[in-house]
Amino acid sequence: MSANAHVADLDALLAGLNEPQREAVVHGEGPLLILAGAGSGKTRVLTHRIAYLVGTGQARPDEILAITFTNKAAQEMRERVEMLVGRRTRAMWVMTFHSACARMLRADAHRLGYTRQFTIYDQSDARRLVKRAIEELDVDPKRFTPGAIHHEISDAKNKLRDAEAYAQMVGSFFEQTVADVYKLYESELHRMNAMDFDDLLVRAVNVLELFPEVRRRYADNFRHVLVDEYQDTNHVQYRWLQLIAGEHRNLAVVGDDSQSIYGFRGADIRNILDFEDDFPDAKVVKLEQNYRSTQTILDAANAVIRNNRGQREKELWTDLGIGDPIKVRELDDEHAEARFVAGEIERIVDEGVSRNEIAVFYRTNAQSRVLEDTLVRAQIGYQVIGGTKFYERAEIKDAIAYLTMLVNPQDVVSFTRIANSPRRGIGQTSLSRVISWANTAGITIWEAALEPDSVPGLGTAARKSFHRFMGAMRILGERAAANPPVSELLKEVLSESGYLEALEADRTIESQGRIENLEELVNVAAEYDGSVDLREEAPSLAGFLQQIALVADADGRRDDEGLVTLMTLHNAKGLEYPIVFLLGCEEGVFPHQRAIEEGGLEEERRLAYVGLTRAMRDLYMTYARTRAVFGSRSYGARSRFVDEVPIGLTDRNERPSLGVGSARERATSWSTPLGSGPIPGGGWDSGGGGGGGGGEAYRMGDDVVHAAFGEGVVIAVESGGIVVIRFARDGSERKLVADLAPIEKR
DNA sequence: TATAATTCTCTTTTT
DNA sequence: GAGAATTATA
Repeated sequence: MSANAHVADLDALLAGLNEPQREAVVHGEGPLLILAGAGSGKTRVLTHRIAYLVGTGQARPDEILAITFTNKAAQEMRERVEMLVGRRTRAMWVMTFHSACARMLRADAHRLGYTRQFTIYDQSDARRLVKRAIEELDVDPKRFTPGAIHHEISDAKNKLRDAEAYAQMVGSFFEQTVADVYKLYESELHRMNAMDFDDLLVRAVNVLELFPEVRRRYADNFRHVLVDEYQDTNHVQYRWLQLIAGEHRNLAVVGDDSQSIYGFRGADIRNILDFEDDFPDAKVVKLEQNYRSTQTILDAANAVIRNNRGQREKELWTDLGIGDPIKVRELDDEHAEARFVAGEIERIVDEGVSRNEIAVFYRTNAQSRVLEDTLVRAQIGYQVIGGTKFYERAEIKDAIAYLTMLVNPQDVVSFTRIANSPRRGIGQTSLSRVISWANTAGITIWEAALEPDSVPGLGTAARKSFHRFMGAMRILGERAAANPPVSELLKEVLSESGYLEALEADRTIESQGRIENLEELVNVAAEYDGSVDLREEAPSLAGFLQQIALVADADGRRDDEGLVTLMTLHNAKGLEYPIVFLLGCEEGVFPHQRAIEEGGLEEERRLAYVGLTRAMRDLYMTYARTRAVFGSRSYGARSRFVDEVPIGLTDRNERPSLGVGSARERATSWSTPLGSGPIPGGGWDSGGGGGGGGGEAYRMGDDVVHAAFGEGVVIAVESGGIVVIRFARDGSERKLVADLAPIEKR
């Protein structure tokens, strides 16, 4: 390629960037902080910067490390870089923190006493292991749930506190318990040659810290490090970046403190707020022009986020015009909400909008079910991102556990999973005997199971079962050793183990679906077998297992014209759609009850900010008067986030019959409750309001009983017949519509 | 001792 | 309303 062509390329690369974007792209060596508001083109800046570094010869493709949080984001970034620089992208590391660490560890984990075939445990595997540790330590699992303890351990790991360090700073009894479980959990993981998600990061940092020559190698190699969504990094990730980029300091980070939504995972917003303290000479670029949304949408998002304290001031602006008002809709229940969405989608599609321009967001995965049912009935094609993930289905986990056993014979968790699946007469008791024998004898679970005759106390029938089971496993092991295509091996596993046979014998619709899922897994494996380009390594079973352990959303996002996209708000980050529906805008749903109770409102509000700013043109916010939660019906008030959007930006349909009052009435806190009759004297704080319409009137201090939440006391009466009740059972405070909620005075 | 039936209990968000 | 945990049955 001639020098001229290069120059032309570079010009083209910079054309169409605004001034701050261009500054960020052409910034040479040294730390760079890009504060990028929503929709300000940060991915564009990152990809163009990479292309610019390569194009100007400042970096070779293999000297670039670009980190994202999700596989989806990594994939998108890779595609977009590839459009700019072509095949050379392949030498770059464009991936998530976890993938990058896993890749490092495959090369260097042996230094920490793992084999390169170590297993990666997902959340549920990890939790199961925690639970076993709890049982072994005779901790009361009612008092401290495995989930809570695992969360605490995870938190410690993300702060780079190992079991020993944690044990030294325990205060409460809970922490003492966690310390004990943590210690056992860690040794169990190591003994099984397994790592949980947190370990991938922690062990990578360990290797880099303990072995200067390894650190040297990576630090020298990755001369330019770029990080997306920097506001969501936690301490381990921070440390990892420091070890790799701390010396040459060619670290470019992009983020937006208003979009920090992973606090629950240990994300430390200070990492971005303090970047300039870490690097006093950092170049700071602010991207404030929004290229995505109408001014109305931006104004709404800005108004909402303004209710948070301590966000960095930002002035997002756009020249795309005012646009239409935000449509706020109140529906009777979640079914009506779903029907409304389906109806609107049909209407919009009739107007010529393509379905793939429409997205529906919700707070929790559980909310998707009703909507899916409705969409199916309305024959509207859709895809769900995340949610009940393919790889979390029992049959898929089983199949993977079989494969895992073949590379990691120490993996007791996998062994436990498959020993009696399909049913082959190996019950809990026999299993425990073999496991504890393996522990006593100091052999792997595989070895112990191979010789059931030497396991003390094992019944004859059980011995026979183990013989049969391990006979099949041994054959599979021999096959695996020859390194056949993973898809072939998988097929053999499914037939040799009797798994497929058992499903076929079942002859239910459910088992049919499972078989289809397994076929899909075979396809995934075949795809892996065929994909040589993205890897230096040859395809291998271990490589396959690693890849699928880290790819959570294999249900995959397709850019199919005919599909509406459904996902949680967390999954929505980084994406944009012309039409966006935000469902379940109710107190207790969004913001989530738990966040309300545990002081997580600011993060919820940032989540709202993320949701609102995904919309380009049309934005809907819907809420339901009642909703089924757990199966019983519950009544939640309209979300505060709806009310934080200025009235003037919205178009609302509230029905006076609800008693919530019209928007204007709410704005003046003095309201006319439903029905006729005099305004109850005193207003909101004297306890006189509420009620009306024939229902009972409630006063502050009234004792009440709720059909689902039990006994409680009225702690406030608000305008529009809303009472706030604190429930004795869990101490929660709920806003309820007095006339509708199943409550009675005592 | 293995499996079938029944009774609890939980649900945030993700790698 | 689904999963797991516990209890009943074979």
